[in-house]
Amino acid sequence: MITDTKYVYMTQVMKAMAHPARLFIVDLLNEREHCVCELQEQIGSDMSTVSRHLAVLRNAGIIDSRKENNQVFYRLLCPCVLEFYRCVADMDHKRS
Amino acid sequence: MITDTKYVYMTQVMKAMAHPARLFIVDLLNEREHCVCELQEQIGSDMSTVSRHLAVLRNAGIIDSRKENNQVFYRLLCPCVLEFYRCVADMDHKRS
DNA sequence: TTCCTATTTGGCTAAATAGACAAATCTGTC
DNA sequence: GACAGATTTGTCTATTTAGCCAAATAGGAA
Repeated sequence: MITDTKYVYMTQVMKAMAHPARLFIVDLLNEREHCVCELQEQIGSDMSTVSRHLAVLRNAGIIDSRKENNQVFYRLLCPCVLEFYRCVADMDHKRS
Repeated sequence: MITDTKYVYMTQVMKAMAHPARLFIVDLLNEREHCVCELQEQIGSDMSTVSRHLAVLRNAGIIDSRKENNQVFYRLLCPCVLEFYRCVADMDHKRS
């Protein structure tokens, strides 16, 4: 059924990834961990907006953070989400 | 960059999957093709709502449809999206 | 043609999401 | 303790999404 825990959490993860900036963040964090200011520079939107994107990804359990001095570093918890990128890239190629 | 075609299409696919009813539909279509009325019976919401969910998935290139008499049958185009289910299930297990 | 069943679409309202600015918080430095 | 840099959170507005009802469309049967 739709209310299965399975679908509830899955939906949260999908929603968390369903934004170009957040997909970009996941890509960047796959290389190595980054602080918020580095991500903000790459993305180009307001720092507060980037922080909110990071909170969405963290709440979904996709990334985690640690503090070092006055900076916060984020890292990717589950690189497996990137497998989905390949699947979608294939889908894109097949489209007319 | 965020505006890359890669991220634009990926976002569309993620958004399309980011709903429990639509994840359920993808699961059902992975077994075999189904007509709208069968899906509506499983999901339990209004027929028009189910039809809209199907349109979202089709626009994203995830499913396709064919007509047979006065029924419309939907099928899953890319079973690879289901690989993501496993990844998320693992993530769920690791959560505290 | 008329009727019936299956599906889609128009139109509306409620809810969720995105993004910006300002204010608050946190940490190390002076 | 006051100050500066990095990050988060409060608040507001605009946009998007979900879901329902009713109406429209498409095929087949009478």
